[in-house]
Amino acid sequence: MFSKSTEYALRATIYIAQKSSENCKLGIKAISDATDSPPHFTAKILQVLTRNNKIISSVRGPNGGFYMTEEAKSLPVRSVLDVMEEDSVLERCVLGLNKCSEAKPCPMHSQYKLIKQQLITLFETKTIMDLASDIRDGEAFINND
Amino acid sequence: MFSKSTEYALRATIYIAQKSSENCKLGIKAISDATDSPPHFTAKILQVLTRNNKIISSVRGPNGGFYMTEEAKSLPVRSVLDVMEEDSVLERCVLGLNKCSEAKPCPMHSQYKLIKQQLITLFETKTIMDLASDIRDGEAFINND
DNA sequence: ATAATTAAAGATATTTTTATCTTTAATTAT
DNA sequence: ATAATTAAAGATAAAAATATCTTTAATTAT
Repeated sequence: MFSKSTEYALRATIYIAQKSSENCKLGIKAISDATDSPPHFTAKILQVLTRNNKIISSVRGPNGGFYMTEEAKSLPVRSVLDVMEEDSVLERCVLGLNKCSEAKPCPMHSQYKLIKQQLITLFETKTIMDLASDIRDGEAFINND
Repeated sequence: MFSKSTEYALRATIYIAQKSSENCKLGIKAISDATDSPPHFTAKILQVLTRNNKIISSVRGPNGGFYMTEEAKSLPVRSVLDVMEEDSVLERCVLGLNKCSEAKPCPMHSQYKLIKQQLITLFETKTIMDLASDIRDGEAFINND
């Protein structure tokens, strides 16, 4: 469904939301280990998510690292997709037709739009915090050591 | 949602289902034009869909081209995804976690699986013919000249 | 002030996907 | 038989996605 970049972005964001706070920051190594993601690539992705502190915040230097504010944690999951420029997955025609629209629907349009709408609703109503706090012992997420 | 290869595959298949028959075959040019797809790349994709005549059939030489049998037209749309090896999109974890499962769900698992199930049902119950015969004048599909 | 720590930024490499081009093989019509 | 037509197969190219490495800049603790 999503690119690896976006999968890593979602996983890192959920992990940071779960484990960090303004006075408890996480290093790139801890994040990439916990989310089973390549560290350097994850670092690149976090650079994007950190732009303007919209979703993730960071500080450099000793005791620095990545963290999220409570305000950011309450953002919808969709905001991660938006920053990763992959929100188009939620909007595009299944058959990839640019001209597909309500007026000129492709043959999958009417059925697919019902499903797409549920995806949009899911990503827009669930907050990052919702997901982070859903994590229980034994869940696939995360490498809890 | 799907790769371009799969989008082209779906579009070509639907078009061939709609326009061809055992005694009316379509050339690669006609297909790629109608479906807004790059001709050479589409040819490569049709080679795959034609293997073993599972979905699409072809004959070479004058008056040759691509066509589908009525039997093939009644296959579920999912069979195209299977041949394109993109059925995994319908099965994978949204967050890309291999270990995500019913027993060890990721934080999106329970909500996402409901949507995924609808996608699977859609692609398994709709036949290629269903889509082809859905096409009406003015629909985005196809370049009807 | 200095050294240590950490993320940011930039450069490079690898892999995968997408796309095109050329040659070959099959079929048909003449 | 021969030439024309068409898809199959193979080779190559270009672009995008994924991944890593190196250098720089900011921050903190000493």
